[in-house]
Amino acid sequence: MKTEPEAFSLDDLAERGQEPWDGIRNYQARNFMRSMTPGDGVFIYHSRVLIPGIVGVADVRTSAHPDPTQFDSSCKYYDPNSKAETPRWDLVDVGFRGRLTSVVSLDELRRMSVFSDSPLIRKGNRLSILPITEAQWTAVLERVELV
DNA sequence: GCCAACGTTGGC
DNA sequence: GCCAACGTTGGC
Repeated sequence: MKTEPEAFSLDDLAERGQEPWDGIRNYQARNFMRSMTPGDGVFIYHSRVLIPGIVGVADVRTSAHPDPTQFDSSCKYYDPNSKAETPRWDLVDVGFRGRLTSVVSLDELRRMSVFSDSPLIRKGNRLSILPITEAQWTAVLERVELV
């Protein structure tokens, strides 16, 4: 799951312990959240920084449920087209698990064979939530310590 | 249902 | 801060 640390960082997640991952307004990303199960491992990826990459580990704490911000007209995530009876946008709650001792950078991910097919490393990719494979999970955690 | 215009993402 | 890439919107 990607985040711009200026808006919400891994440290913010660590501080709060758990966070509803709201504001996702992309159908593909939403569908990936719908396929998540509590307990699933999550990599937290920092984007729009000097060295973009995976900085920490989290886990899924709830299954997908309607994102309340879509109904809040004062919120930037408000969606006037979403109806309470048929909510358009979902979120999952994400819990902090740990920090990586060093960033596994996008540059590094590009050089790892297990990521060669991942949209994550493709230019112009704008998906903020992407599935990862067991092999990707293992490969990243083999390179760094989780603390 | 096409597609131009627009808005947003995110690496650089 | 720039701008390529891409998803969404809405006129036709």
